[in-house]
Amino acid sequence: MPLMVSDGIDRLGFLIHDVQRLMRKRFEARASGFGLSSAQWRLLVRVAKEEGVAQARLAELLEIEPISVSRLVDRMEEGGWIERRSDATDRRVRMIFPTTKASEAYNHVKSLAGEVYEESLVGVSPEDRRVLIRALDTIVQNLADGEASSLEKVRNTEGAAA
Amino acid sequence: MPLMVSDGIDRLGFLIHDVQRLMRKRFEARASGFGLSSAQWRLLVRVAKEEGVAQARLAELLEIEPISVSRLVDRMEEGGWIERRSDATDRRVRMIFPTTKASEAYNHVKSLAGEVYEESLVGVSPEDRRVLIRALDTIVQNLADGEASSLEKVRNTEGAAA
DNA sequence: CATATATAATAAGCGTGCTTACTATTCAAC
DNA sequence: GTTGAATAGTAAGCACGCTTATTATATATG
Repeated sequence: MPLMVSDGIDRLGFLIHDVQRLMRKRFEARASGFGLSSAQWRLLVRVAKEEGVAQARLAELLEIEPISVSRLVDRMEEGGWIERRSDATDRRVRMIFPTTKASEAYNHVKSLAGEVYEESLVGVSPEDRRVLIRALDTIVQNLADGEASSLEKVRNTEGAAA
Repeated sequence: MPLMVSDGIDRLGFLIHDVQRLMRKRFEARASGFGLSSAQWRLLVRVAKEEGVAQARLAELLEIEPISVSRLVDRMEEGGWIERRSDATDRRVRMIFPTTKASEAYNHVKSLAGEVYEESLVGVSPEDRRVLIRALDTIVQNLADGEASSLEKVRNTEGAAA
């Protein structure tokens, strides 16, 4: 295998973009009965794990801007998924709680997401799935937190199987 | 089969979402000097390969809706990246051409994209990179089944996309 | 020719992200 | 205690995707 002209790496951005778009589309089609978008689902998962979390903390966890949380929470409150409560000790804070409706839907929607993942991975071996997840985790690590100019990471991880 | 309680597949959607977001963000930071967004770059790659392509065809190739192309082209025309020309034989059609500015920037921006991919993949072995690309290709195939619309062939036969 | 359907592009308005700028509140320093 | 910086949340406005509807133009059928 001499040339190596086309290893596909040059398509990585387009591929990731396509996968994300298609996966989101399929999830939303599947979950349309619930009226939850994928962004709302991500937020709900967080809130379910950490009831009463503040919006600012949600923004950190979801790695989106506080204003994006604000408007997302607006729509989810309107849709009856979550509710804002004031924090007695800090009047700046809005604590976010899932509603009964959200708690009831949670496991169902979670299994819908699982179905989408399984459908996505048809024909991908268990071993390749592990490699895929590990590679995606690595990419997130590499890209997280802006700078960190990958050069040091090259030196640090070269030769290591990580 | 051993337990496999936590293979990470249940995080696939979140991972893909994060990777796409981080990769787009880094590309746009890198290409900010050019004033090209990643969506505009995707369109420009297409137009560079197929000068004079009609908007409707671009929508097919990019797998977005014609109205999305319309507004994207609006902004890119305004930014001096592309120009619309009328088709003499079909007055409904607007043919899209890259400007000189776009042609000059093309290779430069392409290498920026390549840099982002390399930075993303630091610590991922060549073998794992191949598995990653193959898995992502498979996922696209699996999820594209719903619509198909003959686009896979185009996608598969296109060369480097950057 | 006349009419019906299909196609190319656009318009209007929404969801979800962003940046920038603002208010309200808390906390730290004097 | 009063001032000043930091923090929580929101407002306004933009980019890029969507759905639905509209306008031109082409084409197929009577």
